Amino acid sequence: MPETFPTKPEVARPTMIDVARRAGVGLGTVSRVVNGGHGVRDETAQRVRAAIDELGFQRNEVARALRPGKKSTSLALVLGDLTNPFYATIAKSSLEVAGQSGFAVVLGSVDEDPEGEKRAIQELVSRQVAGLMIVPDQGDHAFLQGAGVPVVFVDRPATGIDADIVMVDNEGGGKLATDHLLAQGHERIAILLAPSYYTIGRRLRGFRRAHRAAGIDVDESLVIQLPEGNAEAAEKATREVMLRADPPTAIFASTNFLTEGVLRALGELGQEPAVVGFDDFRLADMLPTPVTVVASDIAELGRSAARLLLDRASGADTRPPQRIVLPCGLIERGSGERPPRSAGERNPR
Amino acid sequence: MPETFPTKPEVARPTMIDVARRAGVGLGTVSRVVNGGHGVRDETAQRVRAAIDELGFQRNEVARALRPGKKSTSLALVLGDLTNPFYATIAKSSLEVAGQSGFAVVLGSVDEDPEGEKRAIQELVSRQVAGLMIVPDQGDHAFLQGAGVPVVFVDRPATGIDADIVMVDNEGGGKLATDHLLAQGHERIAILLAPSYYTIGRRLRGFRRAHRAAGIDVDESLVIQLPEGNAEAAEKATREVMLRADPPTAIFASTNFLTEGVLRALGELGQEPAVVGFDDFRLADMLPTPVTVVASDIAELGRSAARLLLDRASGADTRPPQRIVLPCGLIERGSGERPPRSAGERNPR
DNA sequence: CTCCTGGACGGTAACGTTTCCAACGCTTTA
DNA sequence: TAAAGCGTTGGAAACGTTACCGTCCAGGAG
Repeated sequence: MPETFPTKPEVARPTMIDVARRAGVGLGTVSRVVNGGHGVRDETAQRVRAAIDELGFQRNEVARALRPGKKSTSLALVLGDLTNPFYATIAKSSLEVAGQSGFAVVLGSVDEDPEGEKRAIQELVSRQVAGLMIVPDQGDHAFLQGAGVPVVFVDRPATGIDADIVMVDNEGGGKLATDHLLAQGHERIAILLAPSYYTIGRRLRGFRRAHRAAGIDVDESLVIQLPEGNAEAAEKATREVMLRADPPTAIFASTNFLTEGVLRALGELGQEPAVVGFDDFRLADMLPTPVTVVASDIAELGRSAARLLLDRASGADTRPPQRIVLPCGLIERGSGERPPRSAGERNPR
Repeated sequence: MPETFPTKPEVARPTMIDVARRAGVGLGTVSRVVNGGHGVRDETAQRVRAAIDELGFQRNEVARALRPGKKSTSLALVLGDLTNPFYATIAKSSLEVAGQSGFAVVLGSVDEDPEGEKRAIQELVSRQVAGLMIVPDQGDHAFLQGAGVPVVFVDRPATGIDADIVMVDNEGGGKLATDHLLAQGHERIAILLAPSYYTIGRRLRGFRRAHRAAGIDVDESLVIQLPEGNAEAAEKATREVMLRADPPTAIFASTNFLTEGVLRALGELGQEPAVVGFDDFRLADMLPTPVTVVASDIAELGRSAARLLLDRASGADTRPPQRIVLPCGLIERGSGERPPRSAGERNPR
């Protein structure tokens, strides 16, 4: 016989029935006590509470959620790579808000492809979560329309469904960054774009709008669409664009990872165009040239989403779908305040 | 009457009973088809599957988990600040492994105090999760002993309970870092310690062991216990120790956040002692002086934990509690390879 | 004194699934 | 030909909770 893990006596967890028996009351009474205890005499409630303590009873949330109408006290959160501080911040802050209301947060397994996302969402729905917070990938989300579960989209809207959405002012942020560079006298500004997310398109729109407002034409060869959204792709693209005959004097990186790639390339090249990134990141102020960024309150993004969803789930909020847009601000640290250099004075050493 | 959100017709989700009726079979048959479909004639199974598709039936996981013995297909993960890349990496990687087995991961609300952690864990247990992954705070975890749920501790052991644990070789890592500095000729090495977590104690042990092996006494005034584990505390402590009459020639920062604080202080002071950090972090290679760190495979930490827990939960693994220790490696980037300077040649400019 | 009201409480159905058992039809074996 | 075996199927119990309904008793009104 193989040596087995000495599993504890496997104590069956006590149920309400056990508590009722112990306290010498009926099942309904225990239930009433557990849920606030209205309509129970004080003395009886005492006895019940004593029995609960003695037995170490804990309500079985699964059984509770089975009752019709009763939703579970869990919210679902579907997002991309948790390793990205952006997503991690959303997770943390929404978790905090949910936790304060006694809700747990279920993380769906997050694949990259839209099909995987759909599968993950449906698994979450089958777990009877009270609501869904989704940072949607591309792909249609119409299948959520009749799911009977409130949904809040975070950071970007989804197609095929009209639901609450909490996001940042991407276009405003894009304009803010570009305005800032234009104000320094830059006229050749490159923008690096991660693959076509909604947010990126909006940031580009702000970029164009700023140019238009300043009466400067956008050089379309400086609008650079990357094949991937990671630092490596940005590094490669930056190297290429800076080695052109007519390099830009400033670069606007449309995501935090892209900013990282841009800086890495510039460090190797020894060139110093102005740089502004979208979204702040840790250590941005400690790099050789501290990085100027357009930033928003990402934590508030998560908090708002969770709050809204909780209100929807409880039925307290029956307004038509809301659209919450958080503002962006500029954090000047140095890299975005460099003046343009003419081609002649490139390569300082 | 207030304007109300046009809630969809609130379509009741179809149940197995609906499917059975539609397919003209019994309830049990539908259940059998849904779970692999053994012991059902092919033709019957076809009919059932057709009905499932037509109705868009999805199994109710809550009802499923209610049956005795059946655990839910969710794992719980309890950890600290998701904003810390260390925790975020654990979350991501364990989520991946769990997802591959069709398990969701429930994140407990994570307070800082031990009492909050206990409450969070019990809430998770009441949700009938199949297993718990816990990065334990201080405080006794004996209350988990008889909970009847498998538990895997991550990164550090808990007191009061003998359970599986997956961690990194903290003592080895501490020794590795210190050996490296000693090998450069440093004899006055400061170590910054975050509040007394188990891991930190082990790293200190490695620090001392390295000194002993080298025949060098540890200057106890350079063993600096910080009141908090954040970058600010480390920054302050670094400033103080570097302004002493006899500053260290090297600093070992025992966590990623502390490393950040150390670098921030050094940048302001304009001093350049050697620095080695524990745990790698993003952009460590892009700082003015790239940072040498002792690192381990944090993602593997999460993966191992999830794998182990899934095996325990399925009953496939009945070995006595396991102790998995992952190795640490040194990543040389520059900051840890600076030679010691005598006090006289301090302050280069 | 009787009737009625209302608060406190007990019992039971129901939620949607899994699992067990019985029943049925068919084939194989004695 | 009857019995036994097997694969397939239907039906019902059970999981732990909540919600509803009825009962009981005390106290006030008529």
